[in-house]
Amino acid sequence: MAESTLPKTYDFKATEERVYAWWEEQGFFRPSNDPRKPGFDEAKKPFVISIPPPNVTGELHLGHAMFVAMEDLMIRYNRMKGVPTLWVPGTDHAGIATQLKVEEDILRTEEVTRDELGRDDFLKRTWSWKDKYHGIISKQIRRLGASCDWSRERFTLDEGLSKAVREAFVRLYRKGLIYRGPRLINWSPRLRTAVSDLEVEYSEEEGQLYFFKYRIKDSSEFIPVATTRPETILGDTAVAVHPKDERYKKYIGATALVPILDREIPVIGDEYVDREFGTGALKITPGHDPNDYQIGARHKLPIISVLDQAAQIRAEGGPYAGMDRFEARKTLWADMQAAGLSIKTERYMQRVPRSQRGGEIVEPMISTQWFVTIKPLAEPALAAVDSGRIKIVPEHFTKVYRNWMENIQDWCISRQLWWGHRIPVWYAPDGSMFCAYDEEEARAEAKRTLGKEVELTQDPDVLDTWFSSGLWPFSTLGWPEQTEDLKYFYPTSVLETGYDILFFWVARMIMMGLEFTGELPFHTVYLHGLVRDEQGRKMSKTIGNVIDPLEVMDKYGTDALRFTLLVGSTPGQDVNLSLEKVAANRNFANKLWNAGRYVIGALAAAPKEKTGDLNWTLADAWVWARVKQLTASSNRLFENSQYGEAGRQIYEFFWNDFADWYIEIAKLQLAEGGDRAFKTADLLVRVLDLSLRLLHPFTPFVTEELWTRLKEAALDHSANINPEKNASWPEALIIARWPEPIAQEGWEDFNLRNFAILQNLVRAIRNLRAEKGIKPGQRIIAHLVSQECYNLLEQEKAALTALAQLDPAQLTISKTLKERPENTIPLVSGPVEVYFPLSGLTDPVEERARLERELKEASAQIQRLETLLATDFANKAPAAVVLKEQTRLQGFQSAASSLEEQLKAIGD
RNA sequence: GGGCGAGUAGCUCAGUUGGUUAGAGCGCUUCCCUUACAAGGAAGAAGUCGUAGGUUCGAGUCCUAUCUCGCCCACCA
Repeated sequence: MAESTLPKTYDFKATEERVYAWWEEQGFFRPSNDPRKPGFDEAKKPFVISIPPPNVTGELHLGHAMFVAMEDLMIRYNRMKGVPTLWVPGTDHAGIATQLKVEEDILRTEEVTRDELGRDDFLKRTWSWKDKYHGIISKQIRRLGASCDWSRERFTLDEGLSKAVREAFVRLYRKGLIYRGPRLINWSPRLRTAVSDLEVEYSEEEGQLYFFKYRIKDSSEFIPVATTRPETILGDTAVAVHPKDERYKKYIGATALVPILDREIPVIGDEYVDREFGTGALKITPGHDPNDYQIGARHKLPIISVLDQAAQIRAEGGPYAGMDRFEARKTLWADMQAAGLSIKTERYMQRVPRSQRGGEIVEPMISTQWFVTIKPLAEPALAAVDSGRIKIVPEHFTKVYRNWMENIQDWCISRQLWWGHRIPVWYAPDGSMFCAYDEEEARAEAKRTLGKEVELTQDPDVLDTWFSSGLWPFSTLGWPEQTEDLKYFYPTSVLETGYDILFFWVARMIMMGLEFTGELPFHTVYLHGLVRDEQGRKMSKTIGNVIDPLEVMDKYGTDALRFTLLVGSTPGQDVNLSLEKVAANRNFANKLWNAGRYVIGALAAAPKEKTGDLNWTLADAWVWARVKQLTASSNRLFENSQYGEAGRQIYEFFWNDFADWYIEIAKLQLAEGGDRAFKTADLLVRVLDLSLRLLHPFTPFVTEELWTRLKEAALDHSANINPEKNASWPEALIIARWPEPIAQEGWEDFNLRNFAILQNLVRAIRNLRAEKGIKPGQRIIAHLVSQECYNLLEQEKAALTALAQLDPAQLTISKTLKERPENTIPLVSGPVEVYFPLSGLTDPVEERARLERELKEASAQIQRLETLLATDFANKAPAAVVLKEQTRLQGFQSAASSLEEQLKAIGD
């Protein structure tokens, strides 16, 4: 064997950067069929993914690693199949998140607020922040091996996408699907902006339930009422009771007095009130509670806003004006206690609405905002999934999607932020508004409508980030322009992302895609699970269990991280990432490396040409049958989006079959020299090559590196390495390039079965050696007896002696046992009996026990199988399944009878 | 309140048209630095697949009920 110059340990650090640069340099990430290039063929159907654009707020986390691994796998798989493939990269401006970060940053470093800085300056700072973090994140995405076409990279606030956003807004507006008006919305006092329902998260927190008296005017009577937010009492405009409530119905129509303020409000009857809960009477604050808002609307109650944008009490709150909401709560309650209006407080678990971004408690407030009328968009989007035109993987998310779509509410799209797409609406001094693509157009329209030139001011608000995200699959391809890219690459193929943004993003893309392009933006939605820590907890800075993917890659390599994420998960199911698993997969990469190293060395040492044609050995045929089986099942699994299972099977084949068995036998075959060595080297190369191809979508770096080296090694050799530049997927390759040299029907099964017999025999002998404490290097004498497998054993003598460490000089193989040798240890492995003349090691008592144990096991199996075969199983199960069981039964029967004989022979 | 998912070896998890004796990694026991790999090799121990029924020749896999945990949606003051 030639000395290999490659290091014993795979150096992923040295490989990754170089290989990625090489890919980019070669243009591997560009679509093979590109409308921008000569020779474009529009008939070829492409495979397209739009990246879920990472926010420009921060750095890489495992969620990014997950989607890059998944999408890169899909992209590479399709690219290898020869499909023109495009993966569009890009980043998201992430309105609230980014603005918050920048605000914090300037406050910390320059001690100025955004208001002090002013809108223009603030935006300047934000753009430079964006430039910095965009650079970081896109470098990190590359580090993960993402094979996206960087020449087509987009940003949600770039010129083209901003144009798309304006176009979308104007179209919806003109269609009457966008309206503006005062509504009860979720208000984030710290960010001082509206947020959508989806951006509110509820947390279980212990609070107090305050019981107090609602006095009836001109009476000493009162209605007891409970609330969790006493400060909202200041905005009450009614007290509601159930119309059939015997306790309170007499008060309906009466006038109640708001505590402390003594404002007069009506007592009303409404079925919404739950008689069982609290006191059975409800205070109504239409200005600060969604349910009260609806009740208020039913009863035409006035709406009082008691909180301002910073959640401080407004003038309507009388003596409490100017107080913070929580301060007002305390003060008001104390005053009520003093006035004898309080009854009691109880500890109470409630769900507190908090802002997804800022984390502070959001307040329902009346505010003038922009909304999208969503029903007309949601209906076709729901139908698309229901009819199966869009397939969601895993399927059960279809129900989740439907559930949400059926109950969808109008979407509040305006945000009182600076960082984002400004709403394309201008106001005239008289208040009339003009929605247009730009100011010029708005001015013209204003002139037409108002009959004169007027000064216009643009709406100060920006759009919800998700509004632009909803356009992503087509805006990134040039929409609203009918670009070549849009025509060819749209609709995209698969949308891959985490299930946590199914509503935020996926649903909106489907709605907007249908609305604006008339087509579904993709045909498949693949939802991956969330990456959690080892114990299944969400990663969070406060728990301190955040795993940094960069550190993981530094320590174990990108391939190991990717393989762990891909193989450790199943669609839609959260994956608990443990570093131990990553380490195990780093070991796998190293295993690949060393197997590759061995094969390359073997190739170098083997003859360069063959002199004639040789038959395949059992091991050759077996490994080839296995690799074919593996290719077929990988194909099937890839087509069904079961990538994890495919990865597992490839891993097992490579390690347990190829490395542990075939390479070991190949060593013997190579040692024979001549054509046998030529052929073995050839097959080693082929199987390694195919394995690398199957693994490439999972672990692109190590496979690319090995493949390159393998090609180099094969240059002066007539072995069959594919000389094409790009690695293609094995499915077609096996058939086209490497036709099978074995012509007989059923050769795969035949060889798989025979090899299994050989493996079992070797294992049984090794087991016996271990039990008897025979030294690993010590060759032992064995007599093999088998009627059925005589030829097989004879033929595989060499492999057998080497693998089981038998003494070749004293090995005998016979069809029948003429005379049982003295002082032997017998062993039965399926159809083969083995006798070891190891008199020094025989202990008749021990032997008897062992044989009896084996016989007992065999008898149990015979019993089980006989029973099974006596049932309807024999008639109803498929013939192949029945045959299998019958064969097994025969095996156990022959084993049992020879065990019995041996027991007899051993005597007492 | 509605919906969804999970419960398989000590731990973390695979297991998709129902079909051998249910698998992997880590951990554990014994042996081995054998010329691809000690990030390795060989042998081994370890599970009544949450529980109870049902369908079927056959159920971890399908159906029903039930328990436990988790998530999402709706938000009863």
